[in-house]
Amino acid sequence: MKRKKIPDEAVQRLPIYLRGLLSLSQQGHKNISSKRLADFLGVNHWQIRKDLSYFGGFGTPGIGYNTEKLRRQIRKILKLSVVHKAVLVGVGYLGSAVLKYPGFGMLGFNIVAAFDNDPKKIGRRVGNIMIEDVSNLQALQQREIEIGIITVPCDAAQETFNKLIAAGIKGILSFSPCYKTGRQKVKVITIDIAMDLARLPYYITTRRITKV
Amino acid sequence: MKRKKIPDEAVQRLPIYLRGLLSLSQQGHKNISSKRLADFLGVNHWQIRKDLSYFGGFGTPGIGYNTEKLRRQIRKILKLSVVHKAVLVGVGYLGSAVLKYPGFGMLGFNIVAAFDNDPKKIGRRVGNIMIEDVSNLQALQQREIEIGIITVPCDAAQETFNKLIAAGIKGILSFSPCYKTGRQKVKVITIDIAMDLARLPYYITTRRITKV
DNA sequence: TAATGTGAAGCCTTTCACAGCA
DNA sequence: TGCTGTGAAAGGCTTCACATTA
Repeated sequence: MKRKKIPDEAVQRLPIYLRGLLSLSQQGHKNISSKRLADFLGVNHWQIRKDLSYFGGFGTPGIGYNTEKLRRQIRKILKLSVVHKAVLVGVGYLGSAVLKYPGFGMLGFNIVAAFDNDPKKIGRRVGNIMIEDVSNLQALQQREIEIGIITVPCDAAQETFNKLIAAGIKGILSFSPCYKTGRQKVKVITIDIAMDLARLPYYITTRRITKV
Repeated sequence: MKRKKIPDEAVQRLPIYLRGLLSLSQQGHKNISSKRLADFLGVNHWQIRKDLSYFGGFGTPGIGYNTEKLRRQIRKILKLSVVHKAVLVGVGYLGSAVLKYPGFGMLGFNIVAAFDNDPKKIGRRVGNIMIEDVSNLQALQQREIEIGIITVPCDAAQETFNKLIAAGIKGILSFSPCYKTGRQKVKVITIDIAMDLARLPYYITTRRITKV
């Protein structure tokens, strides 16, 4: 109920604030005002205050916010205070890059398993993780993994999606847009690199070409 | 002027429609209605019509849209009808994955150069591309490259950004959020994988924990 | 004084309903 | 009849101004 009134956009901005707070904290700022954080991140100060106000008042009038305390508060709101176990499916170039992506750990994520359907890859290690056979994905249920990361090609996305749901995954970060979710009670966040790149030329003003 | 009235959100959805049109076209549909495309993509049919109406009427009442024609129209709107040359900076795991990412070509993108600051990588080849020294980035100006892709670590992002601007790049796709744009006339689209993952737990309802 | 938190205004996007056309 | 295109209504987010508090 209460959550329905909180804009998704506000939730989306919280991780950004978290990043700014970390930097400013490392620079030795014990307290910071919304103005200072806003300037640092290149956003508006009233936006920060408004976003935070959806979750409660964390600041002190006249002083600002305690850097460390606010970081803890935001991490708690985003449920990042506990470690989240994740599984990755599709150990191609992108999947490998994600497995090695630094910074997940700091946010409280721990990729504990990786799957692929290529017999040549199964059994190999990437970092600490051994690549398992994707047909054993069902067995995941016992391992209490909440988050799935999909880095398979488009034509395998729907099947992977269905399998992850069946395995009891609660949230999915997908790099493939090629699936339909149905009425599953699963939160899916999609990163579509090609689509993001595809809208870039629209904003580019070309002076050379005057007529097409 | 005219463009100011068109919501960014609508532009953002055009590539999605493009993808749907391609699939349906390959399935042999010569004409499709907004309803059919909407159902295929899992969006609303009036949203599609509204979005397209910002750019003009492309359909025929009673029949729908000519699949191939609409694809061409959208590609033209997004300026994807011409080939765009791109440069990638930062050939780490993620950078390599992006270099090998399939599907850019189909959208009219051609990554023609890659840069890194690691002497061990400079001179090596990834696919058709030889990795060049990032200190030669300035020389890019002669090559008429419009688009830059940033896949460097956070602490090198600002410098890379500045160099790309200096080299005359018009649009940037960045995988690092760690830079400030200033008042440059450059369109920047940021993909922050860690931040997207960071907001996933917020939406996950955990039944196990009843009290924190 | 300095900065937070918030009700309300303003603005933009989404949704709707239907006129108009093939 | 069936579907498009669009003006208008509805809804939601952003911005603002200021009361409030340390």
